[in-house]
Amino acid sequence: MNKYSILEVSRMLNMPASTLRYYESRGLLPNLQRDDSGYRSFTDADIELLQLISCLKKTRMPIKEIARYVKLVNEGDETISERYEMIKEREEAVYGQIEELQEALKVIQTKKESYEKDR
Amino acid sequence: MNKYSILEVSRMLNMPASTLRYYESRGLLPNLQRDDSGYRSFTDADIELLQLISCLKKTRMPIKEIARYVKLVNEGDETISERYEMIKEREEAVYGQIEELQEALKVIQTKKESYEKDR
DNA sequence: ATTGACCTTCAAGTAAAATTTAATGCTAAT
DNA sequence: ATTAGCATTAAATTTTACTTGAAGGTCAAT
Repeated sequence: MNKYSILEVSRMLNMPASTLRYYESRGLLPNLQRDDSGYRSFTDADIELLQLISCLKKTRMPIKEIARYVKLVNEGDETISERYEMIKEREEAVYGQIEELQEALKVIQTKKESYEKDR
Repeated sequence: MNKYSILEVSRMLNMPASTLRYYESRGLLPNLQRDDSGYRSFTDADIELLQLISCLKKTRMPIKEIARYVKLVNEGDETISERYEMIKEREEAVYGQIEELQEALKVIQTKKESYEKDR
């Protein structure tokens, strides 16, 4: 299993090391291991989790809610249905955001066309 | 021309009066008139502008940039091409946001399906 | 003339969320 | 031994957008 230092991960994912520490402190990386010196040692699974976190963040999911989801994953199979509900909620939230943006887009495009008309 | 007090507009658009004052202070309502007592007197054109502002805010356009656009509108026809550029930029920005959300949506839906598969 | 609702300005305070920084000190590598 | 990297923790910062409070003017009605 590959191991990465915090600086390596920082560079790989283009996130400040301080952010990675912060994420761990918020419970976003519950399985992050330390080496003999107490240094954080990221695995590929941690990297993947960070990528999922990035994705969820793009949907404006709050850190706290991401932490809740990650915690449930860590608790095992009993939490599957709750996690499934969360995912469905997130899907709905994203649909909502897309729709709102599409509404706004219409208005903007109408404006744009009005500029194009009188030329 | 219809005239509205700040409280009437506040109720019509469901925005706190303090927000309307704040918007004016940021240059979002450059033509807002006052009555003989110094009270703000909103016209239908002001209302329409506020609706456009709401729309632009939904696209996460910063107040400062909205103010810049409104200022240009107020400066007249010489600024048309610059405004047109701004509108096109905003359209692009919205497309970008929608695409980012759709990317995230794919990931979420894949996760959702993985929950649905093993049931 | 008094009351109450509504209005004004301006400075200061708040909110929320997510980092970032600073201080202090251990660890690794050359 | 020096330098670069890592640790923890609390505190400070950032961002953007308001919101609130104080002090006081206006209006319509009583």
